[in-house]
This record gives sequence, structure tokens and C-alpha cells, in this order.
Amino acid sequence: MPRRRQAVTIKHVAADAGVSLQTVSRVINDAPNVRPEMTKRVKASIEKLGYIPSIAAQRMSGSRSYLILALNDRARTIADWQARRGSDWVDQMLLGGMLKCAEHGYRMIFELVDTHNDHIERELNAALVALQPDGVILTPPHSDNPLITALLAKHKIPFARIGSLGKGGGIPLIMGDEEAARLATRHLIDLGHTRIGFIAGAGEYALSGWREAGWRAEMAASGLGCDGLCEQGNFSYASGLAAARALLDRSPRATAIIASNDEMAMASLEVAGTLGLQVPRDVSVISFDNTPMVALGPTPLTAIDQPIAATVARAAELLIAAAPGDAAPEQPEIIHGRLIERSSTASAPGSE
Amino acid sequence: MPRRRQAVTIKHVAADAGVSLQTVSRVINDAPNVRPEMTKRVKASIEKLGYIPSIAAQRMSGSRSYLILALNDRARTIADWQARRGSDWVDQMLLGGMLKCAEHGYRMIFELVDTHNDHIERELNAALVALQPDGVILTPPHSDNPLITALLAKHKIPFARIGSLGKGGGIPLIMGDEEAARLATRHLIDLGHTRIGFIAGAGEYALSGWREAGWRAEMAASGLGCDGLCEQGNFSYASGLAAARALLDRSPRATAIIASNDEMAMASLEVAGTLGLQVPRDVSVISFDNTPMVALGPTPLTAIDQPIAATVARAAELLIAAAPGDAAPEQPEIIHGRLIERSSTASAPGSE
DNA sequence: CACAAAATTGTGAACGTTAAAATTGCGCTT
DNA sequence: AAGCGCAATTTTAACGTTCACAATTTTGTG
Repeated sequence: MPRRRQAVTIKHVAADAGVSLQTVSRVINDAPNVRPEMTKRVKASIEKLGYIPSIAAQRMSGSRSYLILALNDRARTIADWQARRGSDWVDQMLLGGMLKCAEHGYRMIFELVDTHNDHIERELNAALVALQPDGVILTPPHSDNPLITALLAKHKIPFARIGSLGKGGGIPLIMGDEEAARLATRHLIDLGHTRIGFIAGAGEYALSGWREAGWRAEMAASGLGCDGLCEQGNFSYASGLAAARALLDRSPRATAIIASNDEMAMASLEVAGTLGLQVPRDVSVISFDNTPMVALGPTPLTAIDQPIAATVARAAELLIAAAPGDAAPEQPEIIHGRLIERSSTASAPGSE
Repeated sequence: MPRRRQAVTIKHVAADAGVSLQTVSRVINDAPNVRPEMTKRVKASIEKLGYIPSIAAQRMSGSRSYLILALNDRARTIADWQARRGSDWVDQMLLGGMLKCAEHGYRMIFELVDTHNDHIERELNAALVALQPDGVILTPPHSDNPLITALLAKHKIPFARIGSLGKGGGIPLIMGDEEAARLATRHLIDLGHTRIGFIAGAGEYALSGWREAGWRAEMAASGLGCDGLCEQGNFSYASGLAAARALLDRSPRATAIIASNDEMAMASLEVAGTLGLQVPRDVSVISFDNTPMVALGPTPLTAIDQPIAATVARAAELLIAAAPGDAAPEQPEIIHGRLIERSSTASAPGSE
């Protein structure tokens, strides 16, 4: 196999501009102590020749690889896909991260890593050594995996942990679940609702607790009780059916439901239909996550956006700015979700 | 910024095994002329030290970068995402491509490229020079973009063109749309349907034509007529409503509908509902693409799968095997989609 | 104006790997 | 037993960039 050469290298630029390689390198890297005139001349040559540095060579020689590695759980991605769950988690990660990386001349590499087998350490280690990324973005459930964080710490590679609180090193970022739940609750209270039901998510996910806590806090802040208004679900459609039925069959029944994810919200819609209740005239529904499914169908759902793209973008930004030795922040940075109003919420029946 | 060193290099392995660097390199690359005993010894050292080659160094020195670049249209990805269209195109590409690449020790890098501005050539060129991928996977609408194919040819990088016929260089792969349409039509005919309506897709997409041709061919093969059974749509929900209404308002009305994509199929479901027709008792519906939305809701749709994952996987496989100078195949390889039966199809009313 | 300090530019080595060329060792023929 | 051919292995030279440091030029100061 013949050796493959690069068409235009730093050498050509240096020759064209009549300077040394190092000076060109300085210009490329915005290093200090280069006269403006020289900078201009070199940049002109770069432009003229269409020079683009080889990231392989940059990595070989220097300290940076200009790569950010984003990890996602393979098992979950495959499960979502096969179950046709309609999550746009991956799309959002890609868009948010890539555009931000591109802004800074970096590239984001997306990798699916298995959580559920012993190969995890081996696999990730292979990726780290082979690619030598300048930063790694972790998403749940990897964010809290001590094997992974320890490995990254060992390699001294800065990393961001999305959806996870402080401890564990790296830069923590969370998507303000509690606050978002308060936002949803507040919205319903402002519409005159007082019996606002809540369908909780599976207990093994930290965000289930955060969302429920937000609902309770806002209810309490308005002097409203939560008794008999909280049903346990597990994020599945079936669990949503049971929970919604419990909330709507009761007397007096809830006039609004906040579901901890979109599937359970869709299930609530179906239950309302079978009970002869109209949404939003008789019952309002708000869901969490705002995956694509919620906007389809005859009653598009009002939902709390999960700002994945924004969070990944912010993570990339922080990693690009971070130096390998930097100390991790104590407090997680909160990325705020928005309430997106569609057709499933209206004033409480009887109010106004 | 300090120079970052690799923990275990080929040097350490060579020392440990008591051979030269080059011999280790040969073992890594499965090169010929290495004694089995030597291979075994070197492999043991690699295992023992946990050595993993740096792809940056491999690219620097050798001819391969072990990277496959997959391009997707940024505009479309963003549009799909913002419109919450629920396409899992990206997930499928990632899964199909990455797993296959991983099998061969390659890595897939996913890149979003803009079609709609002048930067396209510049952007892609930057990616090609910076990353030096061993192969590129193009998806529509890039597959037929002469700017892109010319650039790839100039760089002598093998590429695969998905969803596109022969001309244009590179390896063409298509997802048997015509054949899939015949499959769907045949399925309905086997269920006793004779008045099978078809909702065509937007004319500017080649696959719209292929799908319609498949329906017409299979109808003709069974001696069934198509008159008054084909309505023009444009892939939007609204166009689906109009087309379905035309097919179902007519007398005698169609007893089955094949829609050229999922959105128009969902619209057909809604039209059936408003006309008081039950699916599948009174009308059967089959859709194309099998995006996540079709499995949700009270009537999960029977659909033709678009085998994106399989196609991308196959493309990756072919590119990894291809040498930079290889001639492009004349005929596109066809990846077959499957018919996935759900609840929207049943025997024709009155039959059996 | 001489001299130190600072700013700017250049030089050589190194990064980790593979291609290409050179060397060694072995079996086989004559 | 000398010589040939081939397989196996080693040696040398890149690949394109940045780092560390040396050399040079400019600026500032008494």
C-alpha cells in the first residue's frame, strides 16, 4: 500500500510566505508574539494554498487532538430504536455538540458504549487511547459509572457528566428537572387548576425524584395538597394507563395531570378518551421530555422540553476551554428547559 | 502545554517480545511472512501490556486512518428535529455503521454537512483533509451532488452512495423501494383486496417514483386496474389527509391504502376515523418507512421497513474492503426492506 | 550611545507508526 | 559444497506537526 501524502502541508505554506514552519504553526494556533504583518502574510498564504492542518499530525506532535468524544449507552440506544420509542436524544446530542465543536475548530466523535458487560472498560480504554480525545461527554447512565470516571481520571482527560450531581469528578451538568416540574405545576395553577395529579417515573432514575419534588414544592408553595394525587409509574405506556386511570376514576377527580415522561402522558390521553373526557376541556395534560411523538396525533401535548442539545453544546464548550489538570466545579451547572404550550392544557373546568 | 505521551507504544511491545518494531507492526496488520510462533509471542506481549495503536500515528505513517466518514444533510436533520418529525434515520445510521466499523477495527465519524450554501465544498474538504478518512458514506440528497462526488474522486477516497442509482462514481446502494412496494401490494392482494389505493410521494424524490412503479407493477401482475386509485401527495400530513379523503369518499371506495410514507399513512388513519370507517375492518393501511411514530397510538401500522441500518452497515463493509483505486460497480446493490405486520391490515371486507 | 530586557523568529528533536530497503537465515538444487 | 531463491526479520527513512530552546531583532533605559 503506497504512502498517502497530503497535498498542502505547513511546509508549503512556510515556503510560500517565506517564513519558518514554526511561525506558521504559531499563526495557526493564535500563539502570542507574532507581528501583525507576519500574521497577515501567513494567513494570506494559507488562504491561497487552501492549507488545512492534519489533525493526525497535530495530535502526534502537540498536546491537542481537537476531538471531543461523546458517549451514549449502546443498550439504551438499541432498545429505543428497536422499540421504536421515538426518542430524539441522539439527534439532539449530535446537533448540539457538533455545531458547538465546529465553532471552535473541534470535531465531535460519537461513540456507543455498552454498559452491561465487562468489556466496558476495555472498549472505552481502546477509544481513549486510539483517539486521544481532548474531552469526553458522558450521558446517563454512564455519568455515574465509577469505572468510567476513574478511567477518565487516570487518563487525565477532562470530562463532563450530564444529568448527574457533584461527586465523581469532571464537570457536572444537569437539566433542571425540579425547576421544570415547578414550571409545569405553576402553569396549571395559573390556569386555575387545584387538583393536579402527578405520575411519577421509575425510582431507579434520579430524575424521577427531582421531577416529583418539583411538583410537590410548587403545590406546597401555593398551599395545595398532594394527597391522593401522586401515582407511581415506571415510564412505560402500560404504567401510564394504570396511573392515569387511578387519577381520573377517583372522585373528585384530578383536573390536570403531569406525567413524568411522554409515553405516560400519551397513555393519559388514551385513558381520558375511554372515560369520555375531553382534553383539554375536562382534563389538562403536561408531559416531560418533549420527544417527537408528543406533537403528533389529534391532541398535541403541552410539554417540558429536555434541553439535550443545549446541554451537550454547553458541555462541549466547557471541555474545550478546560485544561487537563483543572479542578472540577463543586456545583452542577443547570441548563433550563422550556415549557412548550400546545393543545393539551386549558383553564380548569368551572374556573372563570 | 506539555507534550502528551502515550503510555504503551509499539516500542514497549517490541522490547517485551524481543523483536523489532516492524515485526510488531506486521503482526498488528496481519501482514504475511511472520512465523506463527513469533505472531503468538508478539500477541502475548500486546495483550500483556494492553497495547493499542494510536490511530493518529497510523495515519501519519501509513496509508490508512481507520476512519469512515458518514455524511448527513444538516438542513434535513435540523428540520426533522425541529419539526419533531420523529425520524430515526440518524439513530439507524449510527447503529448500523458503527457496529460494523467496530467489527473491523474502524471508527465511524458522523458529520452533518450543509447542502444549501456555498460552504459545502469548503466544509467537506476541511473534513477530508483534517481527518483523512478511508471511506465516505453519502446519504440523500448528498448522494447525487456532483460537487461532492467530484471532490471525493479528486481526493481518491472511496465512497458509497446510498439511495442513488449507478452514475456518479463510488459504490451505489439502494433500498429496494420498488420491490418493497410490490411486497406491500402483494400482501394486500393476498388478503383479498382488489381496490388498493396508493398515495404517491413528492415527485422530486426518485423514491416516490420507484414506490409508485412497484404498486403499479404488482397490480398489473394480478390483473388489477389502477384507475382512480392513485392520489398525489407530497409526504406531508396535510397532503395525506386530502389524498386519503379522495380515495375513501369515492364509490366504490378503496378497501386498502398504501401510503408512500408514515405521515401520510397516519393521516389516512385520521380520515378513516372521521368517515366512520374502522381500521382494519373496513380499510387496511400500509405505510412506508416504519419510523417510530407508526407503532404508537391505538392502531399500530403495518409498514415497510426502510433498512437504513443494514444499508449503512453494508456500505461501511464495502468501503473497508475497497482500495482507493478500485473501479465503481455498475449496478447498485439492493438492500431489501421487510414488511412488518401490525394491526392496520386485515382481510378485505366481504372476502371469505 | 551602550546595554539589558523583551519581543520575535528560527532550528532541531520528538511524537508513534508504517513503507521501503537492507540484511539474515534456511532449504534446495546442481 | 557453493550458490541461488525465498521467507523472515531488522534497519532506515519518512509522515506533518508542535515543543523546547537557541538566535536574532526590536525596544526601553540610564
